[in-house]
Amino acid sequence: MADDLFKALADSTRRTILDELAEKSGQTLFEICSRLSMKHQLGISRQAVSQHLAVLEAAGLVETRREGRYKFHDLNTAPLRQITARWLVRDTSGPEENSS
Amino acid sequence: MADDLFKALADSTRRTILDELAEKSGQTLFEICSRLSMKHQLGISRQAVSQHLAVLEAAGLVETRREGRYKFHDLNTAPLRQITARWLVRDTSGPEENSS
DNA sequence: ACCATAGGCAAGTAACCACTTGCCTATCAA
DNA sequence: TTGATAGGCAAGTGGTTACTTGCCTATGGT
Repeated sequence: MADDLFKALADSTRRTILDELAEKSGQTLFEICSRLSMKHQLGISRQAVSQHLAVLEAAGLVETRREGRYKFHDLNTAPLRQITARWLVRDTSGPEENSS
Repeated sequence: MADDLFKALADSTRRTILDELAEKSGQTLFEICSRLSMKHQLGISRQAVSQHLAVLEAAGLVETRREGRYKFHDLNTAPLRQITARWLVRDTSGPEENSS
């Protein structure tokens, strides 16, 4: 469902998680937690991050694999392509006029 | 701010409005209202659509021009490009921490 | 002037969402 | 086994958001 995708992207913390997974794939929950607090000064609990990851996984943006007691998270950018495919049907080869 | 863009896209009614503006640009508020109820069976008030359009305009996805008592709405897809540009990068330069 | 049309502003409400708190299960090392 | 680590489940709460309701302004036709 497209609704899950857009709702998943609507939160800034989730977008930062995607940034981190884009920079280093296969991170665990605790690794993501520490990166969010270290690099981004986000005071956020482990459960909050876990819930964010569940939302991202439901949207298809994050895929997980279990190994022992570790759960690794990988970024999947495939769902992002349908965003531009919806309204950017007229594929522009150059920049458009920007009447701002 | 990028937050406005993602939050604007998070609502399905607003995405449908973008679909309608992509199909026919320069629609008025009432024209959008009637299309939403006719084509999409959305029982929604005029004020609700007006508020949605304000959100879309704040996100830069819709631009408006006034002529007399009419206000025409046009789709601007330019902000959409930065969405995929954020995570669909090929190189491994890594994203900077942007607290959007 | 009249009145219908096109749109705007503001307060109130109900639902949703992000986050916390507390407790639970599973895996691995000593 | 015990204890520490990695993660999950569920109820509760505060803030946000979509929508309504009511009233207002402005433009255009007659």
